[in-house]
Amino acid sequence: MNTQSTRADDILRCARSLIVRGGYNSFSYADISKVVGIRTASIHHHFPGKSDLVRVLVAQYREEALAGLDRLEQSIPDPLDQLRAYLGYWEGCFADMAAPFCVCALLAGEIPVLPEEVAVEVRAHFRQLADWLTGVLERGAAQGRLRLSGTARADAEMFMATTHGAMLSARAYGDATAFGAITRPLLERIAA
Amino acid sequence: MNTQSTRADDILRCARSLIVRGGYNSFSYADISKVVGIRTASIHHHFPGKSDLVRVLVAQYREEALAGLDRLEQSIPDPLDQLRAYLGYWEGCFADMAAPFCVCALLAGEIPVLPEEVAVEVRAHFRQLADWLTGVLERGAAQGRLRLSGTARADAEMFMATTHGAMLSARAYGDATAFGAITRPLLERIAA
DNA sequence: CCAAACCTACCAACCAGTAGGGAGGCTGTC
DNA sequence: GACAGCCTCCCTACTGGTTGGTAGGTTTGG
Repeated sequence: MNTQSTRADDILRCARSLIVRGGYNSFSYADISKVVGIRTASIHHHFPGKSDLVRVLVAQYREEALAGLDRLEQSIPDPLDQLRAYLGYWEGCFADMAAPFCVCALLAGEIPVLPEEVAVEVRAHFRQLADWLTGVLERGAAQGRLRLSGTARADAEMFMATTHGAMLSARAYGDATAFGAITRPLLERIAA
Repeated sequence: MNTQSTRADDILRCARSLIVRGGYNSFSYADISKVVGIRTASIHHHFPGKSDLVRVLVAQYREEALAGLDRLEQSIPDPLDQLRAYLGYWEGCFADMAAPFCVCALLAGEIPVLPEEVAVEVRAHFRQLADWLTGVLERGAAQGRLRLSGTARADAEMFMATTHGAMLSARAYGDATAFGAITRPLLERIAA
């Protein structure tokens, strides 16, 4: 583990909080410069180009997400509770106003104008999350804890889509509680 | 009906096709200029500022959507078929590669960086669509054609969220058929 | 003649990115 | 232990291109 070079991490953290507000084209090196306290030219030293910065940012986000899901899976035995915890995590993000949006869900909408290398990472996140959800649903169904309406894969894709759509609705309504209001029935419906 | 001034309409149509690709900050007056064949300065004559242009664009989109939903409601008697037709419309958009995304769904993600006047229109679209869906679900439930799992409003919000999320997934996967694959089970589940 | 529509010619601000240099730390060699 | 060389990090200064927007004049059609 390298705990050094907080600078690159500062830049990444700052860029993430900026990108979460409005996507790839909504922030500039100057914005990062102001917050982190570094010149724009120095950012290029850490990340040659903007596409590199965002690619690393998304890759790191993906790693964190995977680690979080794994941790969640190991600390919570019941599949239904796992889904509950997953949605609860996001509900907490909206409540805190911390980072009330999935980086990849936001970037997915902008894919046609995204650098290919970034789009690849976004795509990978969608697959990764859908895979995880599919696994949870399969196990839940096998244990008789969850009642699927189609294949585990199909239900997982729908679960993910509803979650992402609920984020959009929460933003559109300007109501942080909307996310929970939309996703909670999702759990009730799927519970056996 | 004013059929005059195709120029302002040209600009709006062009801006819409551009905004659908990557949102508010992904296009410029120069982009419109190249396509429409007009100087950037002339665009300001029709729309004083970019926020005006996009506000009118979204307002017009909203009108068209409302008209489309009304037309759909009058030509198709069965509520389930109405939902099917609504999803079918978007499935067609993805297949044609015409405008494979809801303008407002895309802009909703960017709300924190959107001019307030635009955000208001986006919010209004979400309410409008949710209202329409709520009406359809209510009627479907009353006729015994649809089986709701919560209130009509709650189911409508979830239906809308899933639809928007399916658009994101289709983009992320780079697979136009994904939208249909995700939303089709939505209908089967709700059918009585 | 008037007004809408469109033009050329600007503008200041901003964009990502480059060139080149200086400060400080680490390492190898005598 | 001293010194040279190098590497990382960050700086100032600058570039060419783009951004949304303005001023003011010209064309065009009723």
